[in-house]
Amino acid sequence: MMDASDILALCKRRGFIWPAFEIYGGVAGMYDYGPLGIAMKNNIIDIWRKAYTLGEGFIEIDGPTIGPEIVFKASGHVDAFSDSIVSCTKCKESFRADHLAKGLHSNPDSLSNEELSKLLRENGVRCPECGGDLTDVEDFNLMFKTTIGPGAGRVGYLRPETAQGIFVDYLHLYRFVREKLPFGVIQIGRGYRNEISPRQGIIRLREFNMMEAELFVDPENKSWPRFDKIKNEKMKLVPNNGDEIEITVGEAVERRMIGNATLAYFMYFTQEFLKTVGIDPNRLRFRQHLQTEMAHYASDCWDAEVLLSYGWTEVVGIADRGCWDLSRHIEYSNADLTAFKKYEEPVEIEREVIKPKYELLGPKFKGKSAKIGKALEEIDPSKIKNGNITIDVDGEKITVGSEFFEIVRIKEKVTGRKIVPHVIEPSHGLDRIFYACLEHAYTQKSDGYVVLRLKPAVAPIKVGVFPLMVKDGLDVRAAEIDERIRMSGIASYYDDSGSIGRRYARMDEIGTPWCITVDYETLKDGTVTIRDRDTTRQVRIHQERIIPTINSLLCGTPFSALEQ
RNA sequence: GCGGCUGUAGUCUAGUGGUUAGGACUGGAGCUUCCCAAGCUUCAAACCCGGGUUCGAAUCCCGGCAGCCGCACCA
Repeated sequence: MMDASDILALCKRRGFIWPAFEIYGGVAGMYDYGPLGIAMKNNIIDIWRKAYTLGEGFIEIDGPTIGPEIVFKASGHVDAFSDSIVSCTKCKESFRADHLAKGLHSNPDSLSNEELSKLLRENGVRCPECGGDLTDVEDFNLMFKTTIGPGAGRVGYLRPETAQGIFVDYLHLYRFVREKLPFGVIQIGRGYRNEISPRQGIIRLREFNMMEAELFVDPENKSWPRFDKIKNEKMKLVPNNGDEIEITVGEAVERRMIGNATLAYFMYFTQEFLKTVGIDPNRLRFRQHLQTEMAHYASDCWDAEVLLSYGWTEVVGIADRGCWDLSRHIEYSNADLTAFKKYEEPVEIEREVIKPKYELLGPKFKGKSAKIGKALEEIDPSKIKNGNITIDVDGEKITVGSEFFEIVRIKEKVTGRKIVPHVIEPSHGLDRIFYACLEHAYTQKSDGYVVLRLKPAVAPIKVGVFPLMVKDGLDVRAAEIDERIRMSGIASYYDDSGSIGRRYARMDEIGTPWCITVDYETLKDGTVTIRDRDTTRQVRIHQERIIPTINSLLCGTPFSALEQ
């Protein structure tokens, strides 16, 4: 049977992916996309982008891959991505320092490395494996750190996900969509994680490609307009409290297996996308994260997993991030990252407010009077004690007597309120999807003959063009046809080397769905043969029909339709 | 990061201290060939990197890098 090394060997030999920096020995977790790989990756991106932007009305942005430290403090990555580690001086095992400190301190996470080291030492904590001495506590952060600007500069990090670039642009985005929920934003790009031990080809990379979508929804109404259209479709689910079941999208929401309709809708949407690019539906499922497994920001999370030779592998994570990200960025930036939710009817309310008498405050408090007045306006009248009120101005407590203000009743029309939208995030590991497409397309006959049954839409080359013989002008004719196909926008490849069978084999191995051969009949009547990769059947068509025929096949017309 | 195993053309492999480092497949050029990895001629192409031992290292030793497996970690 096929295993991952067959696929990786094919990828390397035929130019899908290559280990990066190979002449210098390579770097673990880093790969180059070769000519075929990049073409195929771009095809996958195209399909995904169109599904989200044209299909669901999402908007797309593209932000920097490096961000200042504050962004990742706010996002929680500086803390949550960083583990305090100790290792044993004897057996070299590594342990999470905060785990070892459990029970010794009410909140070990809050301690510095020095404090943790001291705590462990004073309590005589030794290696749980062999009882050896432990090293001092060290930080291990999975983010790549850098400096922005010259000299000491500003601390920056390479982004571990593209999502934060969307959250920090929320103000622009909310205005762009004309201040309506729900709305969705996508970003496609690189992310960086300094993995401890990258393995398994391109499954775990240190620099990787992501396609992320962030949906901003009303926390009180997490529905999606087109949910009803798909609620009777099925998905394979592995909930965190039970066994795998196949269930309709609607029922999964009704039974509260999936937290809300938007999450469920995009799980289904993801399933359909993965099928479109060639993932085998029988090797696809959604697995719910365990509570302990959830990221620091997530409240519910389902992974789309595909079965690879490595086992079940996450390719898409669909998380309900709640209000975590926007709330944190509000806290750290003081920006107003909210949505205004209008009431059905404006509400009129009456309330009492303090109205400062500025004409008296001025002479008494001089320069401070403006600030005192402002503070009085903001305070609730119930705080008045014995006619006096005490306020805090620049850290100074000032007591103001009742002669300096009056209490007035005002009527206010409130048309709505500000809410922090919740975020639902389908986050795609592009490299993993790319690899899964290859593995699920890979077939090998008993004699070792390899056919990559890639979906035509993702295949890097759509048509091979060959002359049957390299003489009598067949080659010239074939080269002309090849050029015309390419000029029409379809990737084709001219090949006149070796026997015709060898040329078909070359195309089969890289997943080219169709081959066109110019033979002696072409010279007589202008027809060529077109061959189907998966069936090896051939049909004669007139050369003038080549481009419309290929286009129609690319749109999904079955090859057998040409045989009538 | 720890432990085990491994590293020879693009790929698979022969080579146990002295070889022009051998073969097969692939690839290029040409011949042949009227549709599925055919044949012939010919060409190109390798000892992972760095130290050490030795008169001499692909071969023995050490370190690094990379791969595989296991452990640990995993948003």
